[in-house]
Amino acid sequence: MTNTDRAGRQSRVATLPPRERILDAAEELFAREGIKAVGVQAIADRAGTTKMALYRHFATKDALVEEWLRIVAADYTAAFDRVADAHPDDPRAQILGIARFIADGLPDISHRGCPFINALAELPDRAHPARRLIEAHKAGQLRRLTDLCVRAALPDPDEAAAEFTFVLEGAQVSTQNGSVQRADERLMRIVGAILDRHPAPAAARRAGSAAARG
Amino acid sequence: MTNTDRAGRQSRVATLPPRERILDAAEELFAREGIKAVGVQAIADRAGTTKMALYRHFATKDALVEEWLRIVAADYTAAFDRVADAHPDDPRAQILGIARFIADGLPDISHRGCPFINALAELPDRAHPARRLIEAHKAGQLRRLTDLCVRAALPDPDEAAAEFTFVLEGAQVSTQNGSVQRADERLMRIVGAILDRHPAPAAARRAGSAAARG
DNA sequence: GAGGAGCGATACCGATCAGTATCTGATGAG
DNA sequence: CTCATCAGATACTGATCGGTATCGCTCCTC
Repeated sequence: MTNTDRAGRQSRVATLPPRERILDAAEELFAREGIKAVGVQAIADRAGTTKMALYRHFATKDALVEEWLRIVAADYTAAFDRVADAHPDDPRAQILGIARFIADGLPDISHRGCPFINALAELPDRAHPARRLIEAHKAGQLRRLTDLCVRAALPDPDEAAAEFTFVLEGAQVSTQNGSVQRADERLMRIVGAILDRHPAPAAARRAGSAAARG
Repeated sequence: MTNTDRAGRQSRVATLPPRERILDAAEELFAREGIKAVGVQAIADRAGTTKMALYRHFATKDALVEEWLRIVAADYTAAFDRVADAHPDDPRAQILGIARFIADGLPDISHRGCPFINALAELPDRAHPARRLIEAHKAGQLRRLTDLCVRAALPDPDEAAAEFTFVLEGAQVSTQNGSVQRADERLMRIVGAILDRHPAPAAARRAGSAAARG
């Protein structure tokens, strides 16, 4: 069987080096079952290796969790960077692009929500490195959104960024618990409506209207 | 030491019957540490009783989890009922009252989020009774919000209810991960802005403007 | 061809988990 | 007074947890 690794290459699982196979297996199992519900033995089994090999690359299970979350966070950041590169001078299109990225992920999420939200539920210790990592990532995302709102000339950028954050997070939660159907379409319409509620000055609007739904 | 049980009575812990003490202890520990992280022995210890007494009242740990979530859901429903009773003929005030209830809970939530969101992260099995309970509760909340949006004469009640749901859930998530400061004030302003964006016809507006921030 | 690092396999450690068995004491109803 | 019921305490089961020790084997390098 073939599958696709994090870099997007097609490859047989068995041909990847053990460390990568372990991270892929951890990604799959942590996301699907939860952190505490998955034992290191199960990760090693799914990676086609052994517990000993796992502990040769990661000092503890916590270290593996942290590395997994670091990769997920980097994936998100990279995706947002790609959106930024696609619309360098159009902050509104970037906001819509970020929303589109989240919306496109919702059907796959189905009943398993955002990995960060789920991980935080299992990491009550505020000093835990993995938790610090998530909090830093979320803070960075909010900063990015706030900056985009400033550049989009929204009258209250902090407020708008908070609203975007709430809506994006809430869409994932509501998809996970199954209460809102077709959350992806709703999310896009809602984000669009929030932007429309704060019309930009004419100068900013000239660039920001067309390239939205890339 | 005294504390307040779920019915709001002041009482010494030791004077409550064991079943109530167990539920109170479970509520506290599950909410603070997570479901999987808390053992039945710890619950029994905190309740001032023993594991055997716990198993006399609950068949399994899962049954205790389910009962705990049932109580939390009932508490939320009761709070929303109280809001409805306070503004029987003012759906907009009810929506703001629900938002106020959530907003007022945010400071207490601090770094531990909504119990339902956290529980879902630890219950990946869609057939799990506790999960069904949460999904039914969330579906009921959305129905209630949709009904309020209809009665508030919002032009697209389904869309507005979805947006309220997203914003309410997102505010809790963002409070948990610490990215948004003063989320309670932001939440109230945002919900107000959503209502203002969809002005009701004059007939509905007459009743719905004053009693908002009860 | 020799040597060393990385790998797979197996067996093990102490701790903790959910759940059970058994015994004793208190309480409350008849 | 008696008896049944519930509560507390202790000890136990079998399974699983994270983490470790030890063994060959393979493969790459010099």
